[in-house]
Parts: sequence; C-alpha cells; structure tokens
Amino acid sequence: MHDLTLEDIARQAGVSRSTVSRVVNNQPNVSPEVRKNVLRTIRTTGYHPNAAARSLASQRSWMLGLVLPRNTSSFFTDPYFPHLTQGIAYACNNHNYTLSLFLVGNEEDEKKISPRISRRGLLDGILVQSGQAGDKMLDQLTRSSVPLVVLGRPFEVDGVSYIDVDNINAAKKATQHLISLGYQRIGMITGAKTSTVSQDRHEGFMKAFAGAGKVPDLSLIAEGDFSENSGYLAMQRLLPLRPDAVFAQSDIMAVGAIKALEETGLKVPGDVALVGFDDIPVTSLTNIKLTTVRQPITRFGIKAVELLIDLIEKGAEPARRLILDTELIVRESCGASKLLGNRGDLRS
Amino acid sequence: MHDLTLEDIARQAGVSRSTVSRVVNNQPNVSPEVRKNVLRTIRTTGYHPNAAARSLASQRSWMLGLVLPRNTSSFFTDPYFPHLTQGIAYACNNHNYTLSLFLVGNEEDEKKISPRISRRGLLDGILVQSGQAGDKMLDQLTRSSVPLVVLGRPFEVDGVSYIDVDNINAAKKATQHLISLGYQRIGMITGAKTSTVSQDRHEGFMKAFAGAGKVPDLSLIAEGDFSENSGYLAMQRLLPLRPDAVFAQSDIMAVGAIKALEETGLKVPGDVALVGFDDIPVTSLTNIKLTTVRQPITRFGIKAVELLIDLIEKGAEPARRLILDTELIVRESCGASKLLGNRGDLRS
DNA sequence: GTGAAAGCGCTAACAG
DNA sequence: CTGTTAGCGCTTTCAC
Repeated sequence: MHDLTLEDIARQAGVSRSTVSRVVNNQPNVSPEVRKNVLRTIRTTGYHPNAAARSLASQRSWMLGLVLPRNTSSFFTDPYFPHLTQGIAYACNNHNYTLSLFLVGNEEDEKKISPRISRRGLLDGILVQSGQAGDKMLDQLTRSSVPLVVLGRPFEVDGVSYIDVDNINAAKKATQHLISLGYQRIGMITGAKTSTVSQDRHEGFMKAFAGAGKVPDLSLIAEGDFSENSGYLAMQRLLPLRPDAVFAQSDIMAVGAIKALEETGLKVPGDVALVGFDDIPVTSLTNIKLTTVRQPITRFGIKAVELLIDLIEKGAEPARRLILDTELIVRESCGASKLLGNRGDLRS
Repeated sequence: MHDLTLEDIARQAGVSRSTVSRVVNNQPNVSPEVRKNVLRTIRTTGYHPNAAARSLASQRSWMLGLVLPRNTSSFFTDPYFPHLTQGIAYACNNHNYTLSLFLVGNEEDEKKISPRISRRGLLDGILVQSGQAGDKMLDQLTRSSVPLVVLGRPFEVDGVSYIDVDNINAAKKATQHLISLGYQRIGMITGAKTSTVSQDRHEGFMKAFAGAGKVPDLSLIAEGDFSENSGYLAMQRLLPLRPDAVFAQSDIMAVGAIKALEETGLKVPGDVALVGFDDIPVTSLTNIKLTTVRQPITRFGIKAVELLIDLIEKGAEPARRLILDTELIVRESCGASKLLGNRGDLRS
C-alpha cells in the first residue's frame, strides 16, 4: 500500500489539493460542508501529512533542539536534568513542537552533532544548556541564524537570549538566613568556579555578608562540581576548619556533605547547619529535612520553550532574558526550627 | 544573506547540482580534483544541506524517535532512564541519526504526540519503552509502518521486534544465591504486576525455588511499582512476617527497603539480607554495599539503536529479538561475605 | 565522470 | 470559497 498524499485525499474528496491543505492546517476559507467531507475522508483513509514535505514548503520544521553539552556529566546523577527535560518535553508537546535531544558527551560527539544542528530545515529553534567558559559549541550556536535560548546565564550575554533563575538573590537569601540564625563560621560549597551559576551564587553569598556588615571567612569556601561526591569531599576539607554552618550550592552536594558529617559522627544541624539549593526530593537520599532554595525546575523548562517559541514567531531581536524567582524553603537542616522553636516547612 | 543551496555551490564551483550532491553524500563517480574543488567551496561558504529537502527527496529523515509512555513516571526518580537515554543518544550520534524524544505524560499528551509520530517523513524508526498491558500507544505504533523496536518485552510479542535483558534467568540467579546462602524465609518486592519485567523476574524467583526443590512462601511477596517509596512500603508490610532475606526487583526499591529496615533498627544483612536489581550507583543513597543483578543499561540503549537501524536498513521482517545477559554482583547486603568469609565484589 | 530533468509531498500566492 | 501554479532544496535516474 503506497503512502497517501494530499493529492490522493483531494481526489477522493473531489476537491483540490489546496483545499485539503487548508483543512489539514485548520485554515479559514473552506465551507463547513467541504471541510467536514474532507475531514471524513482523511479519517477513514488514515492520512497523515508528510513532515519533510511540509517543512520544506513552509520553511518550518516544528522541531526544537535541546543541547546538553559535555560538561553536563551530572545528567545521570543529578535529578535536575531529568526534571528540566521533562518540563521542556511537556511544553514542546503543548505547543505542537517535536523535541530533539543532543547529548554531547565528548569532542567527537561535538564534531558529529554540530553540523547536524546547523543543517537548515531541521530545527526551528535551539535550547542550549549554559556551559563552562569558552564553550565552543555555545559560541558556534550563537553565531548560527537559528533562534536560540540559553538555559542559564551564559558567559557572553551580548545579543543572546537566555533564561535563568535569580541565583544571586537566591544565594543571598540562603546566606542571610544562616547569618540571621546567628552562625559565626559560615562556609560554602560551590560548583565549578568556571560556571556562571556557581559564580552568581558565590556573589549572593558575599552580598549577604556585605549586607549584614560582616566579612566571610574565605577559607571556608570549598569548591565542588555539583556532584554528590564533590560535596562529600568538600565537606571533608572544610571540617578541620570547624564551620558551624554551610551553604551548599546544590542539594546533591548537600547530601554528600551530610554523608561526610555523619561519617564523622557530627549532627545536622546540631554541629553543622546546612542549606542546599534546588529543592530536589532528597528525602530519599537522607533522612535529614533539608532547608533549601527551591528553584522551579520544570517551570524553568516550560518557560524556556515558551521564550524560544516567542523568538521564533516574533523574531529573535532584540535578545531577551527571563529571570525566574526562587523561594527559600526552611526545614530542619538549618537549625531554624530548633533555634526559633518552629516546626515543619516555613517559607520566607 | 539568503541561505545557500546546492545550486549556489554548484554555480560557484562551476559544476552541476548533481555533482555537488555526490560530493556532499560521499558518493563515487566524482573525479578527485572536482571533489576537492567542491569540498573547498563548501567549506569556505559554510554550506549545510537542508535537512527537510534531503528527507523529502530521499525518503529518509535520519531521525529516530524515543517514546517513553506515561507509566514511566519513574523517569525522574530512577536513574535507569537517564542512563538508557544516554546510551541511546550516544548510539544515535555514532550512526549519524538525530534523536527525538517523546515523553508521554498523560492521555492528553498521547493525543497530541501520536499523530506527530505517525507523520510520514519524520521518523525513520521508533524506540518505545514497553509499558503496561493494554498500552494503546504501543499497539498503535506496532501497527504503523515505521520500523519499531520495543525496549523490554512487550505483552504481545507477535511480529514485533524487541530487546530485553534475560530477566527470568537474572532473577533466578539472584534468588538461587539467597537460597544457597541458607536463608529460609526469602521474600520479594516486585514491580507493578502488570509489567512484563516484573512478571519475568517473578518467574525467575519461582524457578529458583523449583530448581532447589523448595517452595517459596508466597505471602512474602509484596508488590511495589519500582519507585523507592513503594520499596519502603513493601518492606514495612513484609516485616511482621519476618523474612530473613528479600529480593527487590530494582535497586531503587531496595534502597527504600533499607530505609524501612533501618527505621526499625534492623541490620542489613544481619537481620535481613537483600539483593537488588540494576546495579545503579546506589552507594550515594545508602551506605550499604548492595548485592545486585547488574544489567548493562547503557549498552542496552546502544544495542536497541543498532537493532533498529538494522531493521531500517534490512527490512523489519521477520521480527527480531535481542536478549542481553546480566551478571550477579555479590557485595555485602546479601550476607555472603560474612557467611562465606569473602570480601568485596564477587562475580558469579 | 558529469549534467539535465523529473520528481519527493507539501505550502502559498494568485486568480477566479 | 476554491483551484491553479509555482516553487521549497535536494536526490536520483537516465543520457551523454
């Protein structure tokens, strides 16, 4: 059975190709009866328009690309990316776009993927995870003519549209919280210092101190890489310096830190208080109720897609940016409940 | 600057469109010098062929679809899916295919996604996660003319190609291991009973007993749904029945089970021995070294893609199946090291 | 080894 | 409201 075409449907319904096209695309200028008639033969024949032909003729593929660069090794270990991907997939679906996924594992992948992404006619728009400084892939994509939205602030923001959460304020709130609880030796476990996320959260940390008229002990800042193990190791390095509270730049690192503390027999928050970032369901990873900065990961993905579609439809110039708010979720690991006599979740 | 076409390159290189096409597609019948020449102008102009036009003319999109149906809610909580996706993405990349992702969240998604998948000209092949019994989407895809590989044994295997791990044998090995260690009250935490994975592992469990000339206590079989929490709850239900060993059908459920045991003050493996399934890095989730059945998740994804490509290139008939082997990884949670005086990893 | 020409199946003016 | 027509940019016979 040879595949059906518009032509076939037109013939069967006794109308022209254009009319069928109009019906398929839900366009006006078709009489109700003709439309109903055409719709019926489409249904009975099981006709589906050919995607390639449509893309070629309309210069629109209805396809969005999600590019996750190599440094995103935590794709498998950090629930962040699955959640993000889900939000993106959901939104694509909602807006009738198809999502294609480009996981760039190494340089070799990059070489094979790059030209594929650049092919005209394949993608109507691109979502790319903000990477480390000097990310070639991002540079290259930025130069292409396909509408682009960067997930997370990129290093070079000139002329590129991006979406991000307000990392500076978020980290500031988290740190202020610890300061206000009276902790005196507040440390931080950062992500890779070459990432903008980590830099922004670092800045928020500093701002909180500045705002309180205090100066942080910089030796209490340990670098991680957003992986759990790095949080574990960072906390081990921090321990001899006797911090009484630590702000971990991701929940997963906070979990690692907790492991390190438990191994040493230290209590959270009794001996060391902890605040995380993400609000990922870590309850499954540790029994400690983690105080954390909640970022709307799924919503982030949805908004990213909507921004991208807007750029596609209304033009990518001028570049736009969208910053989402976060929320400090006070639970037990920061010691607030004990110190202040509160119980359960508290939103500030 | 208007996008470049083959025509443009042909003109600039002083040859015909066909010749450029041959060069682009690495076909023979082009003299070395002409080829070199064309290649150069392609490079200097930064020409990239149009994907839609190519698909339309060649009836090949070089695009594969990965469909994860709604019951795959564990996409975010179980590392299994990120790993699988990574293997698939890697293999697609390697074979010059682009991967598109269809996460089917609910019925509404299904309605929007189905026609998109069925569109001719979009996908050269489809990978679909095996679902629950009566999965409409799978049924529908099976009926379509696009080559299809099901991930995991489907309910109806007639005429459909699929890839799976040898769940029966794997579960049998795991259970035999517990039996051989002398446990007398061996329980099991299953996945949803409507899934083939769970059914097969159930069968393996039974076979191990049969092979040992024993009869399992069926009341020690508790149903979960592959989520951690379900493992936790299942173990709570099991505890009053005093099992001395439990085979959890996934590592994540094993972790839940461990939580339940720890809460009750019971030791693993001292009070209850445990064997999991997957060999996911759960070390981050619990301090217990889990004895488990290792399944090659990433390789599973790679093999699935390769099988699908084979079907695309050599025809989908007759249906093929590929069963991957598993390996029992003996660590500490089964109590083997204590009972047998062994240490560390032991592969059976 | 190379080029001309005929589509691939659809959209989108433009007439009518 | 409907049909005619001209492409979209490439692949692929088929001559030469």
